[in-house]
Amino acid sequence: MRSVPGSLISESGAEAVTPPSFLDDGKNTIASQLVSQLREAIISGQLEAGSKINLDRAKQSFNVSLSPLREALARLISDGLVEFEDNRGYRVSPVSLSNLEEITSLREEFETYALRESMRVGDVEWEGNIMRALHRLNRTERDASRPETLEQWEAVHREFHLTLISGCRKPLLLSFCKTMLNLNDRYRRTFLTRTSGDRNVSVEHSEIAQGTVARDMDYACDRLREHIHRTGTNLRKHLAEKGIA
Amino acid sequence: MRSVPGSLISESGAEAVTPPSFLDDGKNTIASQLVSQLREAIISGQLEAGSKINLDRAKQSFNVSLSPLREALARLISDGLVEFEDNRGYRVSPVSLSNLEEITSLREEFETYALRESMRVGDVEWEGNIMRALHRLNRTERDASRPETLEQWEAVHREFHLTLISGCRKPLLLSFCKTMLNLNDRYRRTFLTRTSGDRNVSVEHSEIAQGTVARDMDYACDRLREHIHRTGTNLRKHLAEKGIA
DNA sequence: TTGTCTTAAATCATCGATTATTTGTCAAGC
DNA sequence: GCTTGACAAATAATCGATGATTTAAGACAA
Repeated sequence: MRSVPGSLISESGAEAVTPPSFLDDGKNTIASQLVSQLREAIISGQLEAGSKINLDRAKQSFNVSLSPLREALARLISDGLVEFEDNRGYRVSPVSLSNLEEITSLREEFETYALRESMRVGDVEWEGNIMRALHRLNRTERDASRPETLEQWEAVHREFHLTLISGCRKPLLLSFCKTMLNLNDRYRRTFLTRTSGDRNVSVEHSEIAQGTVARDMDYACDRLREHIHRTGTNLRKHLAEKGIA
Repeated sequence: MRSVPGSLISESGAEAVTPPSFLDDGKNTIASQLVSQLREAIISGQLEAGSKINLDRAKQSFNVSLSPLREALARLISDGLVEFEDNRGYRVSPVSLSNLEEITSLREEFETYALRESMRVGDVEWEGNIMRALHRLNRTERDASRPETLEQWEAVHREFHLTLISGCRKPLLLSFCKTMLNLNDRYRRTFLTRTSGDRNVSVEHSEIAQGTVARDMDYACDRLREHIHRTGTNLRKHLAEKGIA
């Protein structure tokens, strides 16, 4: 096993509980592991938005050679997390107000559409998954003073939103939503280090979940849209504070 | 310059008019050229849907070494044209009825949304681009007996649909639409070798364009949605004929 | 025949070294 | 002082070879 640089890789990530070695998670190759590591490093903000990715340095940081590194970066383009230019190499996708606004808009459109579809064709197992995800989210504390709880919360929060729309039977749509959620989470994890107390987000989540399993399409979609919109507005303020256009 | 295999690469693609050598098209590296070549090979059906991509053979076909080939394939994952599995390599994304149906649905949603946004914020130049694209499309003949005209038509048709929504100022949305259009075109180029005479597609395009520049949102979006839906229905029939589930 | 184990071949993944391109520096000329 | 061009350093891109894994084939026993 390669050694990983402590400064770049968090061992305590939410999904990073050491997997039972008999379970094959399908991440056998260096390139695939790098995809996960780089993705986490970018979303968490460890790799600064807009910064150039120096291949030699990254190679050394991750103790890998060029081939898997380049391949991993190429795959991350699909996630919208890195950009590439011929002979100029890779860079972390920059953040901007307009980018955040687009992400918010698209989340509103895509996720409400996916939610509606899920309510149309989702089965009982899907409903159960939602209730479980909601429960886990409610039981996960978000304490700004302890970073590891923030990471944990991000993970279950992400899982909740994905579970909501996981019944829609549209794999391409789901992958788009996942991408948008990734990009959105980067903004939250980068700019929303402390919890904002003016919202009862937990209630919002419950309303969305309840409306969804009740198959009340308009109610659930409205609540979801509001929820996404509020998050966007909230983040926008924090971007403005840090002077990001 | 590397030699390219005639059997796999079409020199006469619509956008492939030999570029003036002083103009830098940003496709300087082997990897980037491979992306274009492979994309075209897949969309055109030269690389069979679902088939495994043998790296050794591909390497020889394209006269390249492994590194740029792997990198190009990794980038193509974002386009939904290629799938990957650790230690099992790359394969051309398979086609299926459900995949086609999802693509059609998503095109309806995404493109009408993008069209509405474009009508909301698009400028005069955008309007002009639409009229030009429409004109070029109308002037391009689609003769089933001459394959090169089919390719030419595909190119201007694609250009028309992208121009329609190019005014929306949402780059992420545009890239998703591009991806869906790619996937859709693969179905048409693979399964719709002869023109179906029962539709006057040209009129449909004109209606969409006219409604758009008139900023008649509901009319334009309805026409576009119908257009996409009909295309989907049409393709579905052809898939059924060939016994594809 | 069927199933399973072993081994060989094919194929994928990775590495270290080499080549090509870009970027930075500095001096000559205007 | 400013531009231009040559050179050097840094960085990206590619290659050929090696290592790891999967797949295919054959031998053998139930």
